[in-house]
Amino acid sequence: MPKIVDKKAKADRIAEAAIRALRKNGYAKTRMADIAEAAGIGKGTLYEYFADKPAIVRHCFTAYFETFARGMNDAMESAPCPADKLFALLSFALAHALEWEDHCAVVIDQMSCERAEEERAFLTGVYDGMKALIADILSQGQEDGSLDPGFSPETMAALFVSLYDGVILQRLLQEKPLDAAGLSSALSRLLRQGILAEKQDAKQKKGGAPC
Amino acid sequence: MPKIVDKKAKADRIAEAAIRALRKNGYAKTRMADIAEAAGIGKGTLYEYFADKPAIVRHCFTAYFETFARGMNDAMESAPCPADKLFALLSFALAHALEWEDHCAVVIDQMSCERAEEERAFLTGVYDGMKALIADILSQGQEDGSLDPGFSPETMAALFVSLYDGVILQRLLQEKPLDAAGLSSALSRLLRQGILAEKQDAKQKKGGAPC
Amino acid sequence: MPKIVDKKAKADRIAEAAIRALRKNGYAKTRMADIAEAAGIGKGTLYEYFADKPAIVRHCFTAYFETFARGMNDAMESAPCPADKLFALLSFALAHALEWEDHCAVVIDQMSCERAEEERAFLTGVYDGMKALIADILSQGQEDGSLDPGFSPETMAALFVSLYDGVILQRLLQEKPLDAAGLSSALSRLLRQGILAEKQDAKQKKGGAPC
Amino acid sequence: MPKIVDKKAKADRIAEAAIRALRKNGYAKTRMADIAEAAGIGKGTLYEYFADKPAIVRHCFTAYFETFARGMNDAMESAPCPADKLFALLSFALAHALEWEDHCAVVIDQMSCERAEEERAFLTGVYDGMKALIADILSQGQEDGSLDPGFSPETMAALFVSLYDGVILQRLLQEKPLDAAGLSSALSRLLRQGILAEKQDAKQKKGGAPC
DNA sequence: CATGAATGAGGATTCATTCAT
DNA sequence: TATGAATGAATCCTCATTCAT
Repeated sequence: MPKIVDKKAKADRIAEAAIRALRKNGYAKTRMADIAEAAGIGKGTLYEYFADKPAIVRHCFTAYFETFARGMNDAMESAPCPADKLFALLSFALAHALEWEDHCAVVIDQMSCERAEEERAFLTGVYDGMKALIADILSQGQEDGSLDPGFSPETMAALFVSLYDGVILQRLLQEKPLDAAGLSSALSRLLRQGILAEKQDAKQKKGGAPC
Repeated sequence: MPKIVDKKAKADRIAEAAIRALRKNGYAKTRMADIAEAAGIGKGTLYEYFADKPAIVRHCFTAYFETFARGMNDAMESAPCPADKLFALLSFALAHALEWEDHCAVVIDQMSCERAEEERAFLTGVYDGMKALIADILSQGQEDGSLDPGFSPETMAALFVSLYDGVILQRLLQEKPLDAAGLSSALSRLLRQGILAEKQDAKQKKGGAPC
Repeated sequence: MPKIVDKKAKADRIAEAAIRALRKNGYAKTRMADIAEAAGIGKGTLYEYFADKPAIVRHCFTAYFETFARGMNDAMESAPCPADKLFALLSFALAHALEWEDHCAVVIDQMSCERAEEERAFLTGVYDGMKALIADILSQGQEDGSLDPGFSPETMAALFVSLYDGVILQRLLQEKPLDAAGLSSALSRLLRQGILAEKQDAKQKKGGAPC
Repeated sequence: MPKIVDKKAKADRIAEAAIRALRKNGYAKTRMADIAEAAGIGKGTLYEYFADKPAIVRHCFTAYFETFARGMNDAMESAPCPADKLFALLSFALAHALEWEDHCAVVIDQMSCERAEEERAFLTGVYDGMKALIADILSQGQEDGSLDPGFSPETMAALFVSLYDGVILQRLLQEKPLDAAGLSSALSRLLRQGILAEKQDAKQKKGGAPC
């Protein structure tokens, strides 16, 4: 008999509006009232859906991270050989970060303003997972001979993850958008000519495709 | 005159203490009172040396940026050929970021909490300068044949700057320190085997040094 | 007509649940939502039966006071002589307060939280009535010689009423229940040996009953 | 060099004003802003001296309890025999409660509004101490023959403590002040003729003074 | 009748900044 | 010059109450 509302859907809609407001004015400078107004609801209603400001960002981050995890999985399965897997992963990560740049910006913003150790720990876990995943792929590539055996997989993985983070931070600090495709192809070039064991003359012979 | 020197020195000492406090608890969670206490002075005295909270960070950032600019200059002059210039620049930037990680962390923190457009603009300018400088070097390298002509200097420069930022951000998010030397050499390898026009056979002959 | 009976019955059931919730967490800390939940109904439905929070307590208090008034009447009629009337009244009042301790606790609670002058006035009236009633009985006892003429009936009545209140407050402040029977007999002893004119030798002969 | 303020004295002054405001409008209805205004200071200044509303009441209660404890001690030492000790204690307690009625009212008020278990526990402890003290005196009186051996010291003690509480509560509920001296002497009469073992004829022989 | 989603008035609390000493 | 006591603007969050369904 009472008004029936799809709470999940409405929470999503509110979070969407919140992200816009938070991104525009910054996490600290955006008041709960601003978010409510941006979502077109009353201040009190906001608290029907989210316990507090961090909860809103957490909600957004979940959506962000779900697509990220799914995309990473897809990228992993898309290619049979380590090198292509790596390209696929990095390309996807870069594109995803730029596609979800508002979410990224807000999450980093929040991380600075609140000192939520739980969130930080979760994020650190995600990063560690990424590093481990990439290091693993690099190791495999070194073992099957497709990647140069002369570098430390862990350090190189850290380098890639840092690069991913850096792209996000650059986007956050500067107002002008980054060219995802350009960055991705530049990175690709760096990788293909850098970490592959097979060199130009080899490639010319085999045809260039690593698989 | 000696008074002024004293003032400057005391401001430096206060800023030093401030950085420690700000880094430990975050920009937003650190009160002016905390900073004053960390510096061993009264709350009111703080305002004798700094107009407000942002001013403290600005003071710190100035010191940080001065050493950065000087180091970049030195790096530029240290090597005659573009490729070595690039290596020197990136190595220095990376090492500098990790050495001044507290300052970096605090500046990023503040950027999120305040929405100081002036600061942001200055920082953006610094980044643009860095990008332009690197792109210029890359172009020179492409022209003199020492670098692979197949990439866009601007995009590749953006990639390097992002990487620099990412290292800082990683350091900020995670509590464990990064291995500057390791990262630097990994990057170096990536560069040497990736963006240099000279290939495996050349290296084997010459021994790897581009100049 | 049956509807109205139903409404009354449901209001009683809700009020019963409300008392439990209010007693458990305190008037101020218990939200209307809590009461609705405790009663197993919707928040809106609560307002179909009670205008607001105080109304719920008022409803409970009415039930409480009705049994109190009825019991006091019964006690008054149960004994022919003033002294026995007094014993009967005080015993009943004490037992009633402890039996309805939840209601007492909630009413006092509410009195502190709301500043409802109307309620306070009503309660003051009840107390004044009690005092007058008791003072009257005491006077009668003094006149017919069964009570010691040496005390002021009004002051002694005030003492008894205070005692009644005190038992309630003690019960409210402490979590452990009070021994109603024990208190009552202690009080009885105090009265019989204290305010009765008849002394030890008389008691030894007659056996202690004043009538 | 800075303004020097006797923090303790100022806290006392603020608490004094707070008690007045809290007593007048009730704990729940009195806003921190009201208290600040009553004390003639800014809202923020209030927080320089007290962490929150309960802390203010706690401060007041401490002052109240200190004089209470001291007075109880004095009363204990004032009389050599148990019966007189008891009279002295009860008289003092009654008079003290009425003298500090504002503090009492506010403390009870707060107890209802906040559910501070710590405070409640402390108060319960005080009451238990009072009961034990009185029960002990009663026992001594029973042993040395000056008090009627026919009652339970513990229950009678509980009765007295309840009476004490009741006087406070009556004062709280009603606006008109109670007659402390009258109540005290009524109680005294109740006690002297009630719980003393020696009766009228005995008293006439010995001279009436229990010691 | 019953419901619970929506609301905003209201109050506690924080903290950068001022300024009298 | 150094200080810390004083301040109030600013913001979070709660919850009684309304009302559309």
